Amino acid sequence: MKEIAEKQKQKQTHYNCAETIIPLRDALDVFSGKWKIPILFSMMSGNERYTDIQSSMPCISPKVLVKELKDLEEHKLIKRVIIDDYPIKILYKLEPYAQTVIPIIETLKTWGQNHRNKLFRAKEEIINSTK
Amino acid sequence: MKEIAEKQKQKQTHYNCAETIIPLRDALDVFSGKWKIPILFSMMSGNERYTDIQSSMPCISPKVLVKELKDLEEHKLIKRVIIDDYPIKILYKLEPYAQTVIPIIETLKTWGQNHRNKLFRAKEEIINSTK
DNA sequence: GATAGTACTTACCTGTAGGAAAGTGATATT
DNA sequence: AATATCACTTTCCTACAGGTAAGTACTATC
Repeated sequence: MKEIAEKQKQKQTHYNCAETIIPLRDALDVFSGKWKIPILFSMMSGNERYTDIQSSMPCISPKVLVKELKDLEEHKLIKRVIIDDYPIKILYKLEPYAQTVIPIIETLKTWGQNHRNKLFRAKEEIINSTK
Repeated sequence: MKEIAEKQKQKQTHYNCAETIIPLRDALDVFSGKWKIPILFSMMSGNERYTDIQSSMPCISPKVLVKELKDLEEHKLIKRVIIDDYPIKILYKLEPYAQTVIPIIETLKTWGQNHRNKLFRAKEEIINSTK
C-alpha cells in the first residue's frame, strides 16, 4: 500500500515535470535553429533591409534568409514594410513584441562567451601540462 | 572619398555584428534542438536515472535520449556515473557547469509561458470580435 | 552600354534530427 | 516458469533544415 502511494507520488513528479516542459518547448519551437536569434540580434543592431541583414550574417544564403524572415513574421516578431517611394524600398521592422526576446539573446550571448573562455582555458591547461 | 569612408564604416558595423553573433551561435550549437534543455530541466528536477528521465519527458524515444545524453556529456554538462553495487545502477549526474544553464532555462520558460498567454488572448479576441 | 545593387525566386541536393518498432541481456518479482 | 524492469542497441524511415547555384526584374551608377 505504502509502496503504491510512493510510486504514484513519483509518477506525479514526472507529470508535473512534463507540464513545465511545455513552455520550454514552445520557446524552443520558435528559437531553435541556426538563424532566428542571430537575425533578431542583427535587426536590433539597426539592420532593417534585406541586404544589410544578409551582409551582417556570416554566410547566410538568400533562400534561408527569406524563409527565416517569413517565420519571424509569422511569430509576430517582425513586420515586412513596403516603402512605396521611388525606388521602392522594403524594410524589416521589429515589432514591439520582439523586445521580449532581449533577455533570451542576452543570456545566450553571455553563456556563449563564457563557454568560449572555458574551452580556451581548457586548451591552455593541456598546453601547460605537456610542457 | 567621404563616401568610401562611410561605406567602410558601414562594413565595419556589419563586421562587428558578425563578431557578436559568434557567442550566440556557440550557445545555439549546444542548446538548439528539441530535447537538450528539457532534459537538463528534468535532471534539475531530480531525475538521475535513464528510465526516470525518459518517463518525465513527453514521448522521447530511447535512441534519441541516449544520443542527447551523450551530447550533453561531451559538452561537460552531465556525467554518466556507474554505481557498481548489486544490481548495477547508472546515474546521470549534473556537472557543476550545468548550473550556468539555469538562466537560459529560466528566460526560455518565462518567454514560453508569456507567449502561450499571448496566443490564448489573441484567440479570445477573435472569439469576442465574431460575437 | 556595361556593371552593380536590391530583393528576391527557383531548382536541386545533402545531412541530420528525430520517430517507430523491435530486440537484448542482465536482474528482479510474482 | 512467466513476466517485468533497467538501460539500452539496432534497423529502418521521413521530414525538414540548410546549402549551392543560377536566374530575374527592376533600378542606379559609371
